[in-house]
Amino acid sequence: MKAEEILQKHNLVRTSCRQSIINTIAKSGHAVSEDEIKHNIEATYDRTTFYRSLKTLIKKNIIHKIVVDNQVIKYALNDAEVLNTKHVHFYCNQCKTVECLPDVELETPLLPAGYKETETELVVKGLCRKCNC
Amino acid sequence: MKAEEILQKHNLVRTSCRQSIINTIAKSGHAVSEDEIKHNIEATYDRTTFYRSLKTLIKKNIIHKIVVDNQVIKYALNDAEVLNTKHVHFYCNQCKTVECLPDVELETPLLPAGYKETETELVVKGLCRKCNC
DNA sequence: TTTATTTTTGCAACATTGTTGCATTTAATT
DNA sequence: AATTAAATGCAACAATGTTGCAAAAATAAA
Repeated sequence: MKAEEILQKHNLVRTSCRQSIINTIAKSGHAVSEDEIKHNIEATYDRTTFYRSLKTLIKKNIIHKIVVDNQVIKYALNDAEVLNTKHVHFYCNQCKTVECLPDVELETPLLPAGYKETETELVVKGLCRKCNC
Repeated sequence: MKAEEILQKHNLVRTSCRQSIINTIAKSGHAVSEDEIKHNIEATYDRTTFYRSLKTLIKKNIIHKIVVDNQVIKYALNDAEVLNTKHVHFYCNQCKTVECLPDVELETPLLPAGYKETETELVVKGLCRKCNC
């Protein structure tokens, strides 16, 4: 889905900043840091605008935040198909990238009595295909 | 295991700040924010000392950081028994707490060819026992 | 297309969060 | 108790994130 369509679907004004953020994350195929997004965008936006855009996209459940390696915060796209369902991320301990693994099946573990599950996010850590050679 | 023992095991000087942080997280039984830790500690430490303590504990794999609700960063204890193995967290959408669910069994999904798994962290989101009434 | 309305932008100023160097203090070692 | 090694607190700084408000841009209406 194109960035424009995603924004339209969530009743958001299609600004270039929001579109650039979405496109950058989508293009990379994995979770990206704030700096990676900024460097990938040709235009420069005011810090305020940039943060407000991220916040809006998060609030509308278009992207989400994760902490990688106990240090860096990265942003990943909530793929519409995956959103609100089971979700698998792979974090490579060597090259420090986070990828989505949509083809991987995830079984929800049996929860203790009284708990009700709505979403599941799994992070598997290890070595990615590139680094495991 | 007592805070002192944990520190000793990792060859860290047993300072009161480090012990207080570990004890606060351990006592709560779930992931806690920076503020929750500070409020729970009787003594007040300089911001520098506090951050340096957190950093040290993270570097030594005694605690780790997670992002909750796309906004708050919380710290959780790496229970020695669970460390480096499969790991389940439950995040309650209502009361916003994160609990460890050590009794829950987790099956690692089948990864695509080339990937090698070392650790797995699963976050299940939904309603906890208290809020699901 | 032009006008009116709503939302976003950029700036400035501020608040919060996190870091570094260095002298002093505390903990561990002998 | 004396020596050594590490942690503390302070000050100063750097990075990250927020708010109010006037100007600009995007959408809706005429």
